[in-house]
Order: sequence, then C-alpha cells, then structure tokens
Amino acid sequence: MSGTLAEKAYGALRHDIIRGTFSAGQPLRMADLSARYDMGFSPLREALNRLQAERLVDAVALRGFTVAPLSLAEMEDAIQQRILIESQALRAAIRLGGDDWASGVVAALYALTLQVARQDGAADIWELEARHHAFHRALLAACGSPWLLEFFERLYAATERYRIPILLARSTDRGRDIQAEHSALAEATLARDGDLAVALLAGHYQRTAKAISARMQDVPA
Amino acid sequence: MSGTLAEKAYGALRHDIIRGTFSAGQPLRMADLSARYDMGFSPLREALNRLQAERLVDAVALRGFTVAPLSLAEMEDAIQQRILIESQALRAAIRLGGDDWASGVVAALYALTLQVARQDGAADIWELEARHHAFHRALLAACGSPWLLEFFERLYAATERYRIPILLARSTDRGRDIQAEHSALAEATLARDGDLAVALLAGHYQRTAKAISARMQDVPA
DNA sequence: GCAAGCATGATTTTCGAAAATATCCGTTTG
DNA sequence: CAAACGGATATTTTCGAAAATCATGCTTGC
Repeated sequence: MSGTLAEKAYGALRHDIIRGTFSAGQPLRMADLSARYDMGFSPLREALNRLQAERLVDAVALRGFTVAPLSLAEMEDAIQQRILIESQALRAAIRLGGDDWASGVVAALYALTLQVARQDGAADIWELEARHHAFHRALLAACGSPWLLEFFERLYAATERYRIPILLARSTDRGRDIQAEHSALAEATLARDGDLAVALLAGHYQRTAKAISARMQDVPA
Repeated sequence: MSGTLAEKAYGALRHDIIRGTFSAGQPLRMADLSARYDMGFSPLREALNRLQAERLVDAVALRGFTVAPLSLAEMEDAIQQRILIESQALRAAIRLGGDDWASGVVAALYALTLQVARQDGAADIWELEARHHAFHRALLAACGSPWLLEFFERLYAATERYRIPILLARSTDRGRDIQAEHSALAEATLARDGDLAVALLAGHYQRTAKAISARMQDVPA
C-alpha cells in the first residue's frame, strides 16, 4: 500500500523545505535527518539528490546538503517566468479544454472560496495553500503540454517558499482582495477570453511579487 | 581533483542515455550498471534519482529504473516549448548582452563552423554536437534568467535524444543548409534585431522537428 | 606573536550484506 | 482447460559499518 522510504523522505523533505520548517541556507545533516525521519542514510540521500535536481537544496561534494537560499532576484525571476509559462499554458487550455476542464476550474475555485471564508485557526493555512495550488493547476490542466505543466510545478514550488511568510503573517495585503482576483481570472478563463485571462494572471502575479518584495525588504532575515 | 562517484555516475549515465548507448525503454538493472561503471549501488541510485527528476529515466517503486521512452508527441512538445523559452531568452540576451556575450557568440559560431567543415571520421559527431550545444547556449547566456537557462538545458537534453539518430545517419537533410541557418541567426542576434532573430530561431527548430518527425515515421523503432 | 603542520573528532560517501518485494514457473484445484 | 496458489529465483531497497574527506584546535618552529 505504501511506497518506498525514499519516496516518503522526498515528500517530507520537500514539504518541510517549502513550508519553511527548515530555514533557507540551513545545513541538512544526515545524522539529524536520519533521527528526524527515522530512517537510514540511503533513502535520505536519494531524496536529497532529487531535491537538488529541483533546485530546492544545494549540494557541495563531501560537504553535504543545504537548503537552497532565498533571494529577491531569484524570486523576481521565478515570478516573471511563471507569467511566461502560465500565460502560454492558459491560452492553450482555453483553446483545448473541454467540459471536464471547465468544471474542474469551477470546482477548484469553489473549494478555494470555501476555505478563504473560513477564518478559523492558523492550522488551516496549509489547507488554504493546497487549494490555491490546486486552483492554479486546474486552470492549466488542459493545456496539453507535459513540459509546460512540469515547469509550472517547478516554479510554483520555488515561489511558494517566498509566499509562506506572508501567509503566516496573515497580512491581508492592504486593500488587495486576492479572492476577487481569482474569481475574475476564472471568469475570463471560462468565457474563453484568452487576452483578458492572461492579463489578469500577469497582474495577479505582479502584485504578488510586489507584496513579497516589500516584505523581504522589511524583514530581511 | 575528482568529485564523488555519484557525480561520475550521473555524468556517465546521462551521457549514455542522451547519446543512445542505452535504448529507450530499456531497463537499467543495478547489477549491470554496477559492473559497467565499476561502483556500488549507492552512487548509482543517487545518479538515477537525479535523472528521474530530469525525466531522462522513469522509475517504478520496487521495479527499478528504465530509460525514458521516446515519442513523437513528446518531441513535438519539447520543440514547441524550446521555441517559447529560447525566444524569450534570446530577446532578453539581445537587450542585456554586452561585448563579452557578443564575442562569445562569435567564438561559438566559429568553433562550430570549423567542426562542420571537418568531414572526417564519424567519431567527431560528438564534438560537433558539443559545439552545437555550446553555440545555442552562447546565444542565450546573457539573458539574465537562471530559470530560463535551466529550462533551456532541460529541453535541449530532451530533444538531443531525438536528434542523435539523424546525426549518426549523416543524412544531410535534402536541401537544408543548417550551418547557414546558424550564421543567419547569429548575424541577426549580433545586429540586435530581436524580431528577426526569434523568427529565424523558430524556423530553425520547426525544420528540425519536421526532420525528426519524418525520420521517426520511417524508422519507427 | 603567528603561520604552518598535524592529530583529533565530526561528517559525508561508499560498500557489502540483509531485508523486502517482485517475477517466473510448475502444480494444484475447480 | 483455465485460473489460482506456492515455492524458488531474481531484483530492488534499506541498513549498518567502513573508508574517505573535511573541520577544528593544538602544537611547533620561526
């Protein structure tokens, strides 16, 4: 029923890095990880190598692994390329998507809206984040290009690391109604208005980049 | 002076997969690899995990690794996304590149031309391929985006697997002067004519896709 | 005083065997 | 006869220890 230990290690490490359990730049020592996840070195090293290929961890020969650092420049690059990749994918999905895709978008937006409305404990921030990811993935699902979808996942993971501090601070971005942006984006998409949808998507991400940038300069570390 | 065994394994396996030493779909058994590369399982598994993250090998839990299969659809997708990624990167490089970048392009084109002129033994096909890769990389080097450059490398590796059979067959593509295409592309780039350069780049790749497609239907296996 | 050399301990990397799981093939059973 | 079962073999996956390398701090020599 369950997969291998290496797969569990990959999932757990990826989660803990993206969600900020391990801080950027922190060294990941084999002995510590072995104790934390209760497994030997072999599955851990396999997971770390996969994460290195995804640029979530850095590795130096004979000096082990560290969590990949965060930088304003990398974040801005990642957001800019997200706009490029996702604009292309969104136009393709609008062109190719059928009813299954359209109803998937509606469902994902609705599930996201439900969670946004629930303003209870901070624990649900992770559920909110999962649904946010699912919504953006649903928009592109019908694009027909495995490569675009993979690049989307890579860039989403890269930028999620930067968004977590904002989510945790619950800073309701003065004046920004993110859920309204999501609704408008979904509406334009379902109306098959590619130009408008892409414009809304780009605006959405540029505002996100601004918010992250502002926060990173406020709280450098 | 040398790195770890895992790094050697990664480089050797990547080379042997891209260059076609291992055929697509072939299972990669640990015992065989251990004998072939003269090392234990640990460094091999690390290399295979990295290659799995790059989609050059497939893995199924407890059933080991196989060389990722080739398909016409994946090739066409990869080429289409290369056009997207590299067009964006080329425009940025034209905008941002300085003298170092420009002379790098000239040097890479010249080195490629020298090798094209040498029509000697088939052994030099690999040198030709290395210089071809270097030329395309040089065009984009100044784009300023690590993410675009990484996607370029990923897609280049993916499409190189499809081009190898054509290179080996030395089929001089009836009527196609590839080196003239490279020269024209470099010329437009150095003249900072983004629109022309991007158009030439797209044409270059679309013709390549056609040639691969034609060959794949001739020689299905 | 201070840099270079050298033990010492910490950490990563690799190996070889053991454990876990899959695959094959002959047998049995309905 | 087909399908399910079971044992033997092949293969992957994981562990624990050994080997290799790095980091630290002390000593030595100038």
